[in-house]
Amino acid sequence: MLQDQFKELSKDPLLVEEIKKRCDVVDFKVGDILLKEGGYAKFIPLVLTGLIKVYKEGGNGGEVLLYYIDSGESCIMSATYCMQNQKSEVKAVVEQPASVVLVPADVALEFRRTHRVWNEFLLGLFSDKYNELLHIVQMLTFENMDKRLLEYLHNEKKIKSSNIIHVTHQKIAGDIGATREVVSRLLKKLENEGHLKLEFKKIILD
Amino acid sequence: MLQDQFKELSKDPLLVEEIKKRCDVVDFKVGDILLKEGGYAKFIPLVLTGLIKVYKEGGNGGEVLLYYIDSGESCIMSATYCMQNQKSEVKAVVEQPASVVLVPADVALEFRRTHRVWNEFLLGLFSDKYNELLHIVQMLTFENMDKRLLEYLHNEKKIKSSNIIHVTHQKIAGDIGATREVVSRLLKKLENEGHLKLEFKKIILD
DNA sequence: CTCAAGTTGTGACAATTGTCACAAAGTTTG
DNA sequence: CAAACTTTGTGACAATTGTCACAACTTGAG
Repeated sequence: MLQDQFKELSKDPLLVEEIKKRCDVVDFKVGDILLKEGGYAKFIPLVLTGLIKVYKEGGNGGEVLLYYIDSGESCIMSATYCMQNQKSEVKAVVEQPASVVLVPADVALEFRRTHRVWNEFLLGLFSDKYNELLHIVQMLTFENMDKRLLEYLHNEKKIKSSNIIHVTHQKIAGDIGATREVVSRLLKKLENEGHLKLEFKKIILD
Repeated sequence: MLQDQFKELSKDPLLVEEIKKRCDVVDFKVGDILLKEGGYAKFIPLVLTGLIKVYKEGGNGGEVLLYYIDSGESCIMSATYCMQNQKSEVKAVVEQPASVVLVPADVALEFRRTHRVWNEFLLGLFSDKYNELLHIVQMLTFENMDKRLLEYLHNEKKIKSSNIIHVTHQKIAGDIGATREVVSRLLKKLENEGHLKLEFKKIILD
């Protein structure tokens, strides 16, 4: 299982063995919070199945989606927070029932000394997630809500592998950092323009 | 010089020796471009003195400041781009005359195998810059221009170690991703509120 | 000193997004 | 089915930011 999902790590079979021996696999259900803002990360999660969403919270109660953690991925913020013993700046929420390998902080630190592949893995992860964040900055700075919304929907379509997205306007608003009314209005506009079809708690893309 | 600015690296004196032996030190002048969007990074820059600014460009010609590279720091994007041989997504411009150690891509890769401290250095760098980017996302999503502007000015004050900032409104607008008129107006407002004093090409903070 | 170039100030107006208020439509529970 | 609840649609208006136009001001070169 682990070696199927994490090809980078499986370059070092001994590392995979170590992980299997020393780390627990835990199942989470929708809505579970792996990491909350201000909390301390005690482990690095390696997601075997399911889907996690990572958010940054704003002062007043809003939040923005930063990135997804799909199967075969991990949470880079957990990684730094737990290895540097810093407070978390982000929130990680289970979006689809997930099975996760929890690598404890001290074990993760030890692996950095003992397994080069582990370092490669972390650096690669950082690089990917950094680029994703960069893209978000670009969208926030230069693009309007309608474009952000459309991109969000296409991301959801891709990550859920379905052109029917089950979600409320309120949830979307929370994910892209807008208000519900604006989302409703823009969705209506996009529907009129033929980009999608709206149903109750459901959005159908082409 | 190198060992004074880069404490993390100097934990491994052999690494410092290697760097000195195998990497050039190059001087850059204001306005020089170390890395441009779409280009390939051929080295990782270690900034000894001076100041670099890193930008993300927008489609239409605008840009946003992502972070500074102060002395003792390095450009994490160069690091990933050059080690993964990817095209650059960012632009790095010299803001103050800089003296920089250029670590060629292949040497940087080799160090990852041979010097654990090098990996620690890269991961630490990533972690720092990731958090800075996270903060930018937060500002872009939840804060208005006036707050962004004020924060920008305080960052400039800090990084330039002077409460007098020599800059045009146009330049500020480019850095925070706004238009010149908005910046002028908000600066006027901030002046009226007593947060700063405006002079020609100059802003004086408390 | 004078002029050209660059910089700043500002009014008027457009576009985008947020806020409030409330109606209409769909769903769930009893 | 009826009531309670959630979700969606929408109008009116405010706040923020962008755009255009142009005047006024510094400054530096010659």
